[in-house]
Amino acid sequence: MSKKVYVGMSGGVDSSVTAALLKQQGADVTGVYMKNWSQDLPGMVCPWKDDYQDAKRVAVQLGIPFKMYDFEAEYRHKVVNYMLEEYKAGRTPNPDIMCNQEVKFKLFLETALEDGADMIATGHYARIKDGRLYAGLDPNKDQSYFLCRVTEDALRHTLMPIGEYEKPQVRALARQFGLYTANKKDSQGICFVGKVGIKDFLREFVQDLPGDGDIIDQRGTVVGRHDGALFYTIGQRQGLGVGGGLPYYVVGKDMAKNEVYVTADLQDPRLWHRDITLASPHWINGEPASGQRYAVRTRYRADLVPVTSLTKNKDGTWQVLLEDEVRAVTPGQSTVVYEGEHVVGSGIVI
RNA sequence: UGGGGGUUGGCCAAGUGGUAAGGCAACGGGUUUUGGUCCCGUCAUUCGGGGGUUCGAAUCCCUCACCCCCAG
Repeated sequence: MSKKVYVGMSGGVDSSVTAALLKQQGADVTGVYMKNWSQDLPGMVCPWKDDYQDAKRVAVQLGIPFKMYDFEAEYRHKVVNYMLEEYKAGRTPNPDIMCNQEVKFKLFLETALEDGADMIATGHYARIKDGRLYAGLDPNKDQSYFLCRVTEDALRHTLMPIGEYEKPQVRALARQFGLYTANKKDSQGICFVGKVGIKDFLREFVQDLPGDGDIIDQRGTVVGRHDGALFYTIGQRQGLGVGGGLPYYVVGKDMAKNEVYVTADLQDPRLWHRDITLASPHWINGEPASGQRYAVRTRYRADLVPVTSLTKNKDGTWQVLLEDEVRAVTPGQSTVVYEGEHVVGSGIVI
């Protein structure tokens, strides 16, 4: 008897091909659309109905059962609220990592298993072997960064067939299978919420937004005004509205004073870090061992940077010392530890 | 109201007689399942106002306005 696999189908190409490949391999596939968000936002109509329709169409094409799980309440609670609290605290959260941790590889997995599934599958560009997570084969699309907080147990119940392919191959497969979504544009933005400006999103949901404040440069001069410190993130260049000479990059902010600090000097030490403290560590298959050669990624799609040392502090946080300085390490973002292509785990930058 | 310097697009800034560089910002697009970064494109018929010289001026002259510095 073949395995029952529940595939998370978002209505995009990647998850469509995931379902098709598994079906082709002889699995007993069921498609599931997770409804995590349905609210329209300023300047954006929520695309969930279209996405649902697309996923459903593909399921019909493949001749597989299709259902919908409604996780809106949990998504709002676990992902959106977390995100809002982080922004209010002056940090820059990564909602998609939280979504994977709490929704896709926890809630969805548990619900599917209770529903009779043996495994789940998703359209992520990453690979799983023996409960270990590896980068996707296509370095350009690798999404292992976002999966850094899933558990080994979840990995042992998950398939990610797309991770073995490169994006153009996936597109080609979609056409070969004749999938309805073969030429659908890749999605962007906060997963499920859609393409909405972060400012618009925060304005909609954060109460008591601060007012305008000063933008202060490396010499302590007020060079401009901003409309709320929480809207800005470290390393940011666009959106400051301050011209004259060289571009400015955000190097820090003071939430209490509602001030944003910038520099026009690319050598400004506040823009570079080689010593990072990580809170909330999560090691997928156990803590890092000493003597291993690790590398770290401090943002999605950032270059891997070799690690000099990775040690546990007394208070449970971890200390990462890098071989090279990295630009714009940002509190709230995850630093993901790799051993070659293997994802060891991650922590959140303090 | 003695002298000197200055006024070029939102900002910085080239250009001193031949018909407005460049950078920043902004806007548009691309890349991107966070936020950013990054890449590409667009952006002064016009050079503080007025007048004059010249085939032709942002560039020379006159004048008015404002700013800065030194004298006080």
